[in-house]
Amino acid sequence: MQISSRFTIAIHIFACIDTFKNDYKITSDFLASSVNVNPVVIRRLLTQLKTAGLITVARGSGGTSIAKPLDKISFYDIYLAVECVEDNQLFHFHDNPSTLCPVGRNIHNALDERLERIQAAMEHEMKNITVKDAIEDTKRFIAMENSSAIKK
Amino acid sequence: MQISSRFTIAIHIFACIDTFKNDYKITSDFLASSVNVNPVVIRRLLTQLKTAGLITVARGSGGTSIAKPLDKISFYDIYLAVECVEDNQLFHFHDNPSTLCPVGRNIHNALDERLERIQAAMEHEMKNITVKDAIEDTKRFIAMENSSAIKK
DNA sequence: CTTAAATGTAACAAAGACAGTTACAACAAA
DNA sequence: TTTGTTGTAACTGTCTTTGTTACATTTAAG
Repeated sequence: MQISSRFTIAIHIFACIDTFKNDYKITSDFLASSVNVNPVVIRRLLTQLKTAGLITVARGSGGTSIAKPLDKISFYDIYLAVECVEDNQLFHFHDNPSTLCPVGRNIHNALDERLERIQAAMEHEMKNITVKDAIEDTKRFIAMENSSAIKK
Repeated sequence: MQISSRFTIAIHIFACIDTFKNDYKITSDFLASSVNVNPVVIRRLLTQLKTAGLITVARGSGGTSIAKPLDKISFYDIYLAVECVEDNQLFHFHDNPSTLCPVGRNIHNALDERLERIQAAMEHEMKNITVKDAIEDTKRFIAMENSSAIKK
């Protein structure tokens, strides 16, 4: 069980929009080519990101743009937007422990605080990384690629 | 997408073994009654925990016991044992970004370090919680239950 | 040595998430 | 009015998870 690729695809999308916004109209087909998935998969994702207020999408004429400053969009915002976990509960607790057993009756309450702390640690880290960071990292890798091409 | 209930069930199992080890033989049927799932689900889990060296299971005669000191078994040990994520990669990266696109070519490398840091934050927290903690929490809740029953 | 009770495991089913795909109505700009 | 695009429904295949039945294997005890 892993966190859906929607999450990494969404970050990929932000990087693409920012990188190509001046040279291309950013359509779902354009993004689909870079990500290498079906355009409908992209459109479904764009709908989620739009609902979360992170991007704007032009109906009809087409084209997507980022709705907020890059350093105001955290990985956590994206993670929430694309609904990686149900009910915002990272851990799936087994549903019906026996109420006849003292352990069964109490295990859920007993564990909750610990599990929340683990989840919070992950989310805290996600909140501290922004789309700006991701795009800068990507540009740095692209630059390295170019400079090594020049050397050759 | 959530972390499999195998994880919380495994912790439940440890709590049961420790709580009832002096009074009952801990069979898969016994555990299945407390967790309220099919005994085969328990046996599959016990096999994983045994493989990881966390418990011992007596073939034939039956009965399970914990193989290490309670404070030497961390939530992370259990998480690894029950294989909650594939390849130890919490994030599912989309498989084939376009190599024709500079962003597509570099996004994976550019993101990896950030994603690893998020995953590490979660795992770090998991390593700091032990079965001993969980069992103590559970016993505290059981004790509260008893004392409020007495009051009544 | 037989029996009873467990475990280990295969096999299959049901349900749900994920991702791929086709199709098309709705929309907006040229 | 045409063209290109988005939004979305519908259906599919695959995979994971969990539930379940069945049974061979193993061990201890009588």
